[in-house]
Amino acid sequence: MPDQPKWFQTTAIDYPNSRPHIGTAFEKVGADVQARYRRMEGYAVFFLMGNDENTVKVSKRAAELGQDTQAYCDGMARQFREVWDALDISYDTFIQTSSERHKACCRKFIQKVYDNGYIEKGSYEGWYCDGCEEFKSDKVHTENAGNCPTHRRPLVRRAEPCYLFKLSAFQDRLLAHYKANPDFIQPESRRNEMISLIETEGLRDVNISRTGEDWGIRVPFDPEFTIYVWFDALLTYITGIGYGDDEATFRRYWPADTHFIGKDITRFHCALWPAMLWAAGEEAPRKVFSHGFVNNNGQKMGKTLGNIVDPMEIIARSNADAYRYFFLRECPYPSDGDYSGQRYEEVYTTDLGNTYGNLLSRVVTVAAKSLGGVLPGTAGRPPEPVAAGFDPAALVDEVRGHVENCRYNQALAAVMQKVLYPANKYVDETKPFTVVKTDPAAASRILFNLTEPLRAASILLKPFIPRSAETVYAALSFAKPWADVRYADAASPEVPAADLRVTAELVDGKPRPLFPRLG
RNA sequence: CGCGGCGUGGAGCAGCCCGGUUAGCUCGCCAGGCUCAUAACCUGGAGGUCGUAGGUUCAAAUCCUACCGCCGCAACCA
Repeated sequence: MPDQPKWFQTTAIDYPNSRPHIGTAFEKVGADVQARYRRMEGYAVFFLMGNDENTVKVSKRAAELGQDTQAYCDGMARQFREVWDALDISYDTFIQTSSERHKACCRKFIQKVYDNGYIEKGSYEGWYCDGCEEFKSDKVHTENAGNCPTHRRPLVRRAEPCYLFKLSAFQDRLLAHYKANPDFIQPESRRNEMISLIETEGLRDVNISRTGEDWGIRVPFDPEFTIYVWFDALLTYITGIGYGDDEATFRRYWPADTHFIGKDITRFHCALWPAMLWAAGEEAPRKVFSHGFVNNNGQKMGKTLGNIVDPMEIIARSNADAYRYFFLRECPYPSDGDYSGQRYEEVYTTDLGNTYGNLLSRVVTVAAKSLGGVLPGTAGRPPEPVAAGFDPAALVDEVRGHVENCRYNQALAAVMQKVLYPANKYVDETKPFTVVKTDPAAASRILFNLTEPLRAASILLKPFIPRSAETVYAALSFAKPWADVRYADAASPEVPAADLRVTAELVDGKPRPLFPRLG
């Protein structure tokens, strides 16, 4: 496919100073839906994730544990990938910023920015704490009466040489870029925030170097210094697709189609990052999507509160699809959402168990037990709609729009409300289980009509709950291979060449419950 | 005057950008039905001054203004 459109997306790369939690996972799950959707729609997708390791915090954490920093990072990367794999996150590559390749490519980029005149030597002065070994903001200084809040010691004024990236030089260009590209920052509220930030506060040059650190990437033109973590972390997005040593791949995928990030790091991605790229003569990414946060029982999650939830605990209780469904259905991706065990069970039972899974059971069981697993008289004919006035093409357009704009909760709501609820209602109205006793042909038609919402819903749900959707699709002898289905296939019914058959594995004449009740 | 978000029946949300049918959905509650299915499913019902006060309009949950209340960020914690 020479003209196949490409789709390059990334998530933020995580600090491996603690294990992933349901907040970090929220981002990956949302990004994964997009990646899976784009693959379905025929894009050549490249989905990049990774860990952000070149930071003092990581080396400190490793030291605390008495481990070699690199070994610690590798171990954490393994743990992160275990969680992402358990959630069926379909990333194509996972970058560790401590890898030699990343470092080498990173240096090339920085050298280029330096050669282009956007990095210059300067001096950074601020309030320094010897205990924390870091600078504190003026605000911390004034609010704590000149002391370090953690060490209760006076902060000292300290100046040190550094390298500054001339971010201020790009202020006007950034503003013009935001205005010329309304979709560059999503959702819109974040865009307004960034515009107002630049218009009111403006952008200052940023210190992109650190001294006295062993761990990290050396500044190529002055090895006394290491590169400040943000400047190196963002570069993952291009080193991960070949910047620096694989020009062809890089040119194929860059610019990124979407960077998925948390709302807290919007400014790094929307201001610093495009400016860095421009400084090196590259294009800005096409879109930055800032998602919301997940609370735990209405409370903010944090180490200090000790209320962090590990995704693996939830998966162990249910499964990856249920996990994905809950967060995507309950937490509006652009805004904040809330997790609670009770709500999780509620959503699981209602939508997945009672509505989707149970509909399959209702249809397949009757077909298997009373019609021998075949729906006679269905070859060569299209199913009839189960609800009057239902427009499948319009629904597909609606869901597609929601997915492309990351309104996942609304996409899922639409599938439930417009396809699956009406289908269950149709079963009650038409009573195929009664009809089958006197008029098997009529019952066959009713059941056949019901296979269509199952098929359509499964296609639309494929990016969200890939395993379950496949199980449902595979329960009936639909002609089109699962790997080939696209959203457009949900817009019009499939006409079977031969009578539709039940292909699900049956136990006692019934399919195994897709989403058994949580014990 | 730092920035931003939110306030819709008991709980959680959608609708608001592009004003216009009886304000929609899930859960919960009450009553009934059904029995194919995962104690499931369907129907009906109670319950809402759409934060408050003004304004624009033939018409406002929806647009404008002011105010009240809650929350987040800014300050390592995604």
